[in-house]
Amino acid sequence: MFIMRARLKDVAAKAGVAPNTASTILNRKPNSWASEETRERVFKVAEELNYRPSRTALGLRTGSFKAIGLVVPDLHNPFYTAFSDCLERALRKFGYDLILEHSREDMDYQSKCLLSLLDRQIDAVAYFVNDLDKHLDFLAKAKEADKTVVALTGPPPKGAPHLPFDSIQIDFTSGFIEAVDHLIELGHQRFAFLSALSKGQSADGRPEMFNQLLQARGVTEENNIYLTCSHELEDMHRVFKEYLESQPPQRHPTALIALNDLAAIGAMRAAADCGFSVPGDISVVGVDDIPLGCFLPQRLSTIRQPIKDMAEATAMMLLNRLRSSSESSTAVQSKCFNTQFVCRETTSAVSSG
Amino acid sequence: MFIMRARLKDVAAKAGVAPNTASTILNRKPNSWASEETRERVFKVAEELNYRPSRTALGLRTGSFKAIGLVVPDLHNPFYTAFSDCLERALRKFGYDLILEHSREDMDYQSKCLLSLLDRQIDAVAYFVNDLDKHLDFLAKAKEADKTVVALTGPPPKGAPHLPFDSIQIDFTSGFIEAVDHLIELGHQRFAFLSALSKGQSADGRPEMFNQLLQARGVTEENNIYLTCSHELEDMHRVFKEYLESQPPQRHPTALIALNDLAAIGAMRAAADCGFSVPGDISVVGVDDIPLGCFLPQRLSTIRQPIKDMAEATAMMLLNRLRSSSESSTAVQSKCFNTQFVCRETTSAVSSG
DNA sequence: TTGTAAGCGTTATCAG
DNA sequence: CTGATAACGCTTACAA
Repeated sequence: MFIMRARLKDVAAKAGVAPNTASTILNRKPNSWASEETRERVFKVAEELNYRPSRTALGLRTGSFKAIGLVVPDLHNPFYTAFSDCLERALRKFGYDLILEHSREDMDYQSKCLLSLLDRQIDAVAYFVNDLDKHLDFLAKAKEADKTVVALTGPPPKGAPHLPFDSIQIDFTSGFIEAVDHLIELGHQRFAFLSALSKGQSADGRPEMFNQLLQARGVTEENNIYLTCSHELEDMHRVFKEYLESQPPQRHPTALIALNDLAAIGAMRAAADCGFSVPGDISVVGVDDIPLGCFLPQRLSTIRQPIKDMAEATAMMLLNRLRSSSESSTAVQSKCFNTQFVCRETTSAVSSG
Repeated sequence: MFIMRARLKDVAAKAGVAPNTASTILNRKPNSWASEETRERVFKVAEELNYRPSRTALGLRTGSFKAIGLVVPDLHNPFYTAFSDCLERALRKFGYDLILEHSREDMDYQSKCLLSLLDRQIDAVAYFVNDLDKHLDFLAKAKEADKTVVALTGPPPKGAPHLPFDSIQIDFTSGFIEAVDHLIELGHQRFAFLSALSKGQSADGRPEMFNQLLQARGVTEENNIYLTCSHELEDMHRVFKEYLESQPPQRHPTALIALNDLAAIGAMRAAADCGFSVPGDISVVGVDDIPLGCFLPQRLSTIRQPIKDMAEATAMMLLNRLRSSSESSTAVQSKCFNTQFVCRETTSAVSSG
């Protein structure tokens, strides 16, 4: 014998009113001029029956499901969990749930995730875009479906058209410049970059950007190594280790910039495996500034993303759009954040020699 | 002008059939004897219109939302994200989505999470129970609401009644015994335990259990230190550091068992801050075996939980129940997993002295 | 073979 | 002040 979830109908019946009456009362509608006695009765019955409205039915009826989806590229990366956590906190304050989809750093799978979210009829989507070209198309679909979309992405390349949707942008240039300047000052002349790419993701303009940055500071192209790996810690470790093992000492970088903190961790272990000390032999800089970074044996020097600010800005942008949905101030919004180099314990002067 | 999501009605209209006809055709119902021509037309139109059924409406109608909720105690702990990831993979194969709620290691908030999940009308819930007494009540509510529930928990204490719901149990005793035996063999005589507790969680019988374990091996109570902290990395670090700083050398443990790998990481940093080397001065053992453990400068010795197996067993138990929902073989199911000590690089013989 | 009508749990509109 | 009735998008008897 199942005790079913109490429905509005049940509450109404037990309280001796019609369902709609119960509805108006429970929702504290101003035009509910029900007698004080009736109100009380309805509330009491609702309480007794443990009544909770069905979000599903509610959503179907009102068109809003009070839910916002986030497509998380990598649930195993603390950066994303930190972001999700902040976003969820911010949204919950306004009565919205956050629904996560984990796309596992697979570009193809990401579109599945988006569809899945849309099928569940959420109100809006926040989306980490790591490959503009590939993502534009299906993000457009979300808009067609009349969903609010906020993209989390780098700023559009100079000269490129503006993004067709709202976005929270994060500009890494300042952070990279600070980090590189810092390393150069410490005497480093051989650099490596370790970039984790999603399945199906193209390297974009990154190698060129790093090259430009370094050449402007007198580092020749042959002293600028660009390595790519997947988002598996294991792969990050393997790629850097194999590089170190495969190259003669003069090709070993003295400074490594890993494109996320997790990659920095994997690379540091690789360095250790090859008998190098950090930062003695190799200085390492990560990107993200995940909390974990400060609890490693060497506190990780990194390029910080303002995670909390970004998440809160995302929430606000989303919420504002939802609020003024129909008036639809069609102007595309964007807000840009900067990154910042944080010097800790994994960077030091290049050993004299 | 909004391009709305295409509804079944739209497809039917454009294909010149009634909605139900379209429904039967699209769902490939055997009793659809529609003409081949009609079928084709309907499929083509659905394609053109990018038709996707609304899970919400579907759920309301059929009673199944093809979604399963998981209440995650700590999204920042890689153990839980690894578990979630495995669970999601397993469920997705059967067409179920996994919906995460993050309870932030707050016992009170956990019940909110459960309600939130129930409001969204998922089909079933998987739930990490870390404090039996407190969780029993509101898990019972889920059952009242006719939801399938699987609890992830330790085995019930001897003599305690069986759990009133299905459960995946994880028994830490074997792992702890192996770890302690190993440490004793290495000559350790002063132990510390670092236990992360949720807000509102009681320590349960853990200190007693450790005491018993150690006393049976000739370690006196005064050489068995039990420390508690929150689930914040920062707090894990702080608690162990403050302990080390506050005690005279003879009270310093030579072996630490942290009750999860993250706590081990925080504690190792604390040890380093106080000038101790790991494992030279202090051997450290974690619990969980998160992937990250193998990429630290010292590969973390740990008590492994079979994460993937547990997640898959959870999925299967859930799915079986859903399948045979109404016949309801009322017998409570449970499956128990064991833990295992994995010796890596953070444990070594106690330094002679 | 196809169409009509009812219902899942809500809320909104409009009479009583 | 309260109560039918319709609608949200879908499936499923059942009738044509």
